[in-house]
Amino acid sequence: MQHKPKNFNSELNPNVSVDCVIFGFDLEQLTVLLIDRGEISSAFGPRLALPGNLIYDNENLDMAANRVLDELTGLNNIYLEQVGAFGDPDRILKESDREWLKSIRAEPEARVITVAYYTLVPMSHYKPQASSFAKNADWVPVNQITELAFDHYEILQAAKDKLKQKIKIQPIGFNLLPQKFTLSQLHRLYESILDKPLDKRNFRRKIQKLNILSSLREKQRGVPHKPSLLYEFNEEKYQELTQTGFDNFGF
Amino acid sequence: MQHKPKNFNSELNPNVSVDCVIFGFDLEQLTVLLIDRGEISSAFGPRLALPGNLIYDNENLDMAANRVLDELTGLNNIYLEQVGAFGDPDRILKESDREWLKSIRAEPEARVITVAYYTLVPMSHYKPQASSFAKNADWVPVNQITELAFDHYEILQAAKDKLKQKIKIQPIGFNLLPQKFTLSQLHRLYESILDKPLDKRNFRRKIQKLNILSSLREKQRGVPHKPSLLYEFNEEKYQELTQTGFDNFGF
DNA sequence: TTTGGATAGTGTAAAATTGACACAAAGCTA
DNA sequence: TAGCTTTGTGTCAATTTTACACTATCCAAA
Repeated sequence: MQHKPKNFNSELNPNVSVDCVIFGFDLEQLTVLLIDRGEISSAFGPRLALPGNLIYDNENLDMAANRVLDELTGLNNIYLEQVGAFGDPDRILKESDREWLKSIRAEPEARVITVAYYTLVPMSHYKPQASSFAKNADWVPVNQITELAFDHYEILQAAKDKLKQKIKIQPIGFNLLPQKFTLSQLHRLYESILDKPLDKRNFRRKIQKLNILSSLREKQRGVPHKPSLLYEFNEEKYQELTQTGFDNFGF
Repeated sequence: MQHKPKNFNSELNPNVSVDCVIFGFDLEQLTVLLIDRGEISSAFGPRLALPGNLIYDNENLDMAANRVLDELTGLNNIYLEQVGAFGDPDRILKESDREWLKSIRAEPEARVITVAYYTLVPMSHYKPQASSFAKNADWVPVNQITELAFDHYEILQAAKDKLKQKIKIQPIGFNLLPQKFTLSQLHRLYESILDKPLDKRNFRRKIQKLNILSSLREKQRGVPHKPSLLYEFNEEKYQELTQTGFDNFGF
């Protein structure tokens, strides 16, 4: 649904935008929430783009990123990390891109620097639904993406790299899973983020040894095979772990 | 020496600046090149600041950072990495800061977002010299710094963290050393970046096993103790190593 | 009710890596 | 030449990593 910016009565800054790489995980592969800019824009360039917007003059960058996320999905309190700033003067060179920008009120002649963020959302928390006034958004598996509008493909790659590095250091993957999950789902998540196969038994041993999971006395239901035990991420145990200076998951 | 911006005839962008954390290593500890803003600015805030400047509308961010570095030190072709964008609306809130900004032509009312970079320079390549028109710059050991102008202290911390993470993954430390260096110097460099002691023998073993150093048939001269063998970083061997997918130095 | 299909869950042994630790060698200076 | 300072070196135990295969459990279809 469409949200009005809250508590901002100041001006849009025509020079700085934020773009969000919104990662999800469909229990099989890593996905990204992309905006379809429609037929008009596709004449000269890719239809799909990262959600983003200009920032207001009195909001900080993290707030702006959260606002973009909220406006698109209604979600807040979401794991969010900055990727970096992207600012080639010709990053919005293409005519089709400029036309589209015009339609959302930026001055197409101005040079725009964008600050990219990535966020991790449990995919079940947001099901895109077509709507006349909402932007047309959809989850797309990351390794099916070969091009995006503007410099967004480059931004996506940078975000993937950041995520890959980060997950070696902090167990942020849980932000992409439902609260209750199986070890196999976690396993597939790590494989798709790290983009390499991990031995099943070694993975399970390593995760279990960290002792940051709570095993529930509950099994999967309705699966056509041996049902898996369900687990929860245990925030308290993780805090204990980090207190000891631990910062390497060794993947 | 003072440089004129090269090949830029376009306008300064009043909304976006770059700041550089220029790291050096005095063979004992990690240092940063800071600008002394002088007595006037110190009335209400710290004198010392990171070198930085507004960007031109037609240069990209990396170019702008290189330009700042070049203008201050005359150096180019230097290892450079983006830290991220910093953009709290109140980051230049202090009156003294705004006065100073006015003097370098920014509109003090405008909201400025800064993109921070860190660079690694061999300290021997740049000796600051006081000069009437050059900015007054000096190397300061990082762990003696307790405050900086604007939000520069926060930026410095972020840069240190980035560097710490990066050096666990890539052997970028060599950019801080003279071409010929001893294993003890490399050892101290890693200790000061990682901010923890490393066992001497274990460190040497680990580095040697990587096989990315060329041992020179040359010893230190003029030291009042047993002279050390000198080594060079071997770029080719490092390339071989990374080709195998290696991305973890395990510190 | 039985069978087949699918995934869950488990252990071990060899190899590699890490961590802890102490002393002789080499050059300079006084 | 005696003393100071830093270099350079090896081993052993503990831990971690890697490679690898079969049984258990559930559902569905016959």
